[in-house]
Amino acid sequence: MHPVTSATIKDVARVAGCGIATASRVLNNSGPASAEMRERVQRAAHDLGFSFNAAGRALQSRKSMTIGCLVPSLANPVFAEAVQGVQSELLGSGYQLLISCSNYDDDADGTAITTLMENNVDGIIATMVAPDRSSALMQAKQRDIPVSLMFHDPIDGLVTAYVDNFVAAAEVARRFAAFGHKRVGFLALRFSTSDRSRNRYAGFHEQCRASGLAQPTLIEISEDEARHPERLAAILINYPDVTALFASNDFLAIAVQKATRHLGWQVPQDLSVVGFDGIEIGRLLETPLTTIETSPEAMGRQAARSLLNALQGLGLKQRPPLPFSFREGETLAAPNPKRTDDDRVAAQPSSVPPLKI
Amino acid sequence: MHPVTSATIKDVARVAGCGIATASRVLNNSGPASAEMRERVQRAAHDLGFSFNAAGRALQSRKSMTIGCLVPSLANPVFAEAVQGVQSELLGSGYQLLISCSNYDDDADGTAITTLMENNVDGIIATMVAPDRSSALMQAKQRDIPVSLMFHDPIDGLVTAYVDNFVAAAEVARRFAAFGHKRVGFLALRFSTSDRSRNRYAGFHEQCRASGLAQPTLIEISEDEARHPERLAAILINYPDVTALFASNDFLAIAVQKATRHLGWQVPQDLSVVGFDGIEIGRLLETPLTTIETSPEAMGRQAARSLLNALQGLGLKQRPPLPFSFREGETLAAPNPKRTDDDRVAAQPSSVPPLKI
DNA sequence: TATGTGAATGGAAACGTTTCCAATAGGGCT
DNA sequence: AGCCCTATTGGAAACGTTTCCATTCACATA
Repeated sequence: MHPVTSATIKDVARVAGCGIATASRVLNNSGPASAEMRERVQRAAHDLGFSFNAAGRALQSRKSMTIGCLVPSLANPVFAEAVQGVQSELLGSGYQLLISCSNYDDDADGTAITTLMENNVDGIIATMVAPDRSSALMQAKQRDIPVSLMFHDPIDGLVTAYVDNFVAAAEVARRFAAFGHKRVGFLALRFSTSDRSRNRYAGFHEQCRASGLAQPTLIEISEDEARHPERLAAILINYPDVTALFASNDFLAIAVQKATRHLGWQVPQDLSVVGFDGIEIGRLLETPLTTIETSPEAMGRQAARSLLNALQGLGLKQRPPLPFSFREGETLAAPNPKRTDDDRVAAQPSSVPPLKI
Repeated sequence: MHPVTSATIKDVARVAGCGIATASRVLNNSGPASAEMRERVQRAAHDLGFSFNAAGRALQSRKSMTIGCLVPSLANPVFAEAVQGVQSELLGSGYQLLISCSNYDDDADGTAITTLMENNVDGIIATMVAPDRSSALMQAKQRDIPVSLMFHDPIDGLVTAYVDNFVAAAEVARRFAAFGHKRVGFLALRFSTSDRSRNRYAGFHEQCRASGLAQPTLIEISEDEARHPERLAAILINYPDVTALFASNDFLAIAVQKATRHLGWQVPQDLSVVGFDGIEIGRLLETPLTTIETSPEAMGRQAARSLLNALQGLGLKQRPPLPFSFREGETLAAPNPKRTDDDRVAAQPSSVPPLKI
């Protein structure tokens, strides 16, 4: 029925017996046309199975109707969900989504942004290692390509959809303090390449201070260590006096739970663990994960919405941070005085007197 | 430094003092040019910060250097990982990835494919509700746009990257039989819209027969039921004689574990559970999930590779199914004779005599 | 010297669209 | 009848490329 090679607007004009300009006007509803002409053009377009050629359009109108999206990785469900959010917000807007992944690599970030720009994307949504010092991103701004970030805390001149990592992390410290923990730790992956992780630590650190806790121990591990519970266990055993651990994401928190089993520790009796993100699976664990619950999907949606507004000429506006909530699981409890005593005394002299409860 | 609006090849030619054709030849390495001319053009291009305009290229060459990818959802990590695989395989090939999600909707599948074609994608990678009867996909084939599927078992005329769901599921039945299970069940989500799920059931069913098990009970649940353990528990309680459950994916299997806790059952003592997919988190559970381990990432890679080959004119060839492995977790064990006896006798008369072990 | 060869080069068409602008026609006015 | 105004309409340029083809030129050959 339909031809192998699709019809062009020229074909439509020919069949409708009119000029190309007229056909274009009718098909785009972008100018005057008599009712009869409308009818003829519509009919011809339908009969020919006409559809616009995006390349021709893009070339002429200097709009590709395409939005570029750069995330570190789709293997991380947090980012995958965010992209899903972007995608669903874009649905019906006429914009298509061009995807790129950096694998947490700073250089890859730059080339990806450049590639997106070469593809004439009309806007960019990104989560990067260091958006603040990305020259490629600067160039995008210079060319008036609107940019909307996800997950990043606000950075000068860049709009972002985010949760307030500092405040959220502070909440965790507050909870730790409320349960009577004295020595707590922060477990991080990719600390150097994630401003989120750093901001969480900052908020956590600050509130520990404010709540009278000892300065939290920063434990940074490699991806490999995160994946092998026995290796993670070998690390955790070096911090026997830490009674509560704040993991910079839920995966890490779950890995910690696994690792503690190698050590014969119980969560939360011997070690409290709190995660960040609020991934669904955390609820289904035998010991449901206590965590900061966020909605990556909502971040994606907000970033997309901001961008769409900007593309409609409404300006690019920073919105307030998205809400988070403290999800009460079962991995946070008061410290076990016994273990704390024994281990701490055995392991090292401490400035904090042993708890007597 | 760089101009707000980027330089065109015309500018390069002007600065280099040559014709557009020559500049194009040099920049593309697509024709003769003297060493001196090469130098001049390269230099001009560099000085101007020139980069090709994808739209102009696409229009002229009728190649968009873009590949369309359609998956049901990125919120499902299995698909997200597959897309990640596609993405990484495409990296460096010069092709960009245009993404679309259908949310498991048949109609959305069709319009998504059509939209991708309107965007002149050079190839399509897809996982759909029903690729075999998608007229949009037919059209793509007619227009000689290569199509490569993911996850689907082979369908006439369509190349796919997959694991043999039938064989893999049969392996589960074999294991169930080896442990002495007699009455087993298959738990499915979206059975009607997933050929994968159906093929798994078919293989499971067939091997149950071959191994002398009773015909497996098919339990189909809604997404909502999957998400609420208590609701899932209410369903499971209706099948007291089932001692082993094969869940059509890992999430479901984990949800079942959660649900059994509501019922006071122990996994695997009171109920064995086996999943499908082999998601990472399954290993980290307190009771590690027994499952069929697959690599969605590898599927994505293979699908992308096949497509790239086709785009290089090497033809689109069906490759053998990707390997899977049976991951021994701790959620599969011999049935508990006590519970089995009591429940079965109490619940209903059975053609299978009570076990005496 | 005339001729043929090959390499290097540039002009111009074409890809499919939008849009500026001019042309046409119909209708109401003086 | 002559004229202006408005609503339709179509021609053609432009967007940035690639590529066909013709031109030019240097050089070797007869």
